[in-house]
Amino acid sequence: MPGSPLPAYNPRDYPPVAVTVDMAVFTIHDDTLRVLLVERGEEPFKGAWALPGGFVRPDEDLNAAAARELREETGVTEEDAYLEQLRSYGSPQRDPRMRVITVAYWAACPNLAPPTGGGDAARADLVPVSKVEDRSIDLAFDHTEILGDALERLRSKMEYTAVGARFCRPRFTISELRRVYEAAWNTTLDPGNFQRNVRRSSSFKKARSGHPPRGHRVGRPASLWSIRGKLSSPGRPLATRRGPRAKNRG
Amino acid sequence: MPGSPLPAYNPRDYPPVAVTVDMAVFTIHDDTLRVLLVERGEEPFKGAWALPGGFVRPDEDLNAAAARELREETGVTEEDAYLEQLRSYGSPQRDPRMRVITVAYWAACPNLAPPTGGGDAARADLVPVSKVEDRSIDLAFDHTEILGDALERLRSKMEYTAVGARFCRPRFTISELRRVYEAAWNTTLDPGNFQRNVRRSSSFKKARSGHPPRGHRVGRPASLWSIRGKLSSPGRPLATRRGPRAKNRG
DNA sequence: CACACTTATTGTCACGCTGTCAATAACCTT
DNA sequence: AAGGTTATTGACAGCGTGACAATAAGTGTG
Repeated sequence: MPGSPLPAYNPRDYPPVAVTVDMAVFTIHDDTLRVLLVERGEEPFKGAWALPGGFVRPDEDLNAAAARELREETGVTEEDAYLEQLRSYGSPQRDPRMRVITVAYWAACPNLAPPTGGGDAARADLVPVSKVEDRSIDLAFDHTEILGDALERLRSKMEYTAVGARFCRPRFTISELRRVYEAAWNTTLDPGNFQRNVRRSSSFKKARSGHPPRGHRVGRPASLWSIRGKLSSPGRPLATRRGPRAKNRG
Repeated sequence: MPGSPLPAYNPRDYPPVAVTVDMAVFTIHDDTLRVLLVERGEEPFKGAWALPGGFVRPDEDLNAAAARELREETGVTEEDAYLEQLRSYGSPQRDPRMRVITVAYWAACPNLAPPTGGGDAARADLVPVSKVEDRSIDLAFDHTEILGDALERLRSKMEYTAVGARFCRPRFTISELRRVYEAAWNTTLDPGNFQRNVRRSSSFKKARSGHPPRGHRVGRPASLWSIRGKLSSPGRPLATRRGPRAKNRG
């Protein structure tokens, strides 16, 4: 029973609130799950790593703001990557300057190239998520928490959707996809079982041209696959998440 | 590569933005999944049903705002209900008056009493979600979409967590829990299999006093159960979501 | 009190899915 | 052509699940 009527929609009645979008952009590089981080150039947290982000523009949809950020930071368009809202963070103290509520997004990008920060003021890099998870790196603001949540969501979503394939190019081999899972879950999966599950899944289809990638070097050449339709659930998980990376073979 | 430096954190540089919290408060009443709706008393959408919600206060955490709303609307404290952030909605046009970004939450409440709107200006009611799902009722703003997302999350989360039990009182029978699932998923579940799954799950424990509820009337009295710990995953789903309500018995 | 009826619990059983591990296939290097 | 490596396909045992039957424990009735 709300005792008082709703306040009038006059923004001046409320302290300034800024709304931003922060992004956890993931990619697989060197068989390692990495996240794009930028180095802060000013206080607070000057010099610390942070998730890329920015203000939501006046007439911009939240998703559009996230897509724009993704494009600005990586050059990757919304078409090429998987983009999803994570959740919002609004602790009153999360930014010491003023009240900032951020809508967090995460993205899965195919083999992103390391930024090799030219000479820009803002340095950026693809950092292995393990560096943040093991606390080797502390992120600015509450970004460590955000990244943790994003990781949990990514890993969880890989269990019951085909989102893992979004880390691969449009055509990929089953082994490439398996290595994505192994990197993201930091584990080892049985090639045979994984193959069986991908085959059975309705989310993937064998590409016409069974041509192998390119100079793949060694071993029997694999056939190429692609995602069927959008991002439907594979019905059954491609693999079940296990404990940390298993032992070596032998 | 962001070409321009970040704008200064001066809120006056940006058009007014309001941040609100909207809630989808679910409960089971008459073996039916219902959501708490309020009737709007003013334009826009005057007279239409809407999700309860309100402004986030200056120094209030998002979760705190949601918990406060829940308490104000239902009298239910955060202790007695399950409360979770859903996601944020910020289409520039979602509120005709000004830019309003809302952080949506959803809650699972034990047998909430129908508001029986006394004589208050603001009418409230527990409406079967089916009324909204089948478009018998159109909600104000983008609340139909929000409710749809909340429903999807609730139903999905019931598959792999014990959140369904939050619709029951602290002590509940397995049948009561099963009826929660049946109402939420609009389906029929096999009592034997459901019983087996609850027993095997580590998320539940049999209550000391095997005393049956109260005048339960007919049939063999059931033993009481409660949630073990917080909301851990039951390991395996208590049941798998099927198509719509199955046929009657016989 | 025995009987009929209803809900709770416990068992049975066949089948599909999963993990383990072995066998074959197809290329590359030497 | 042999040996090494990765891709694919098979073979099997064990487990979990869904379908259903059987038993337990109250309530209400002649």
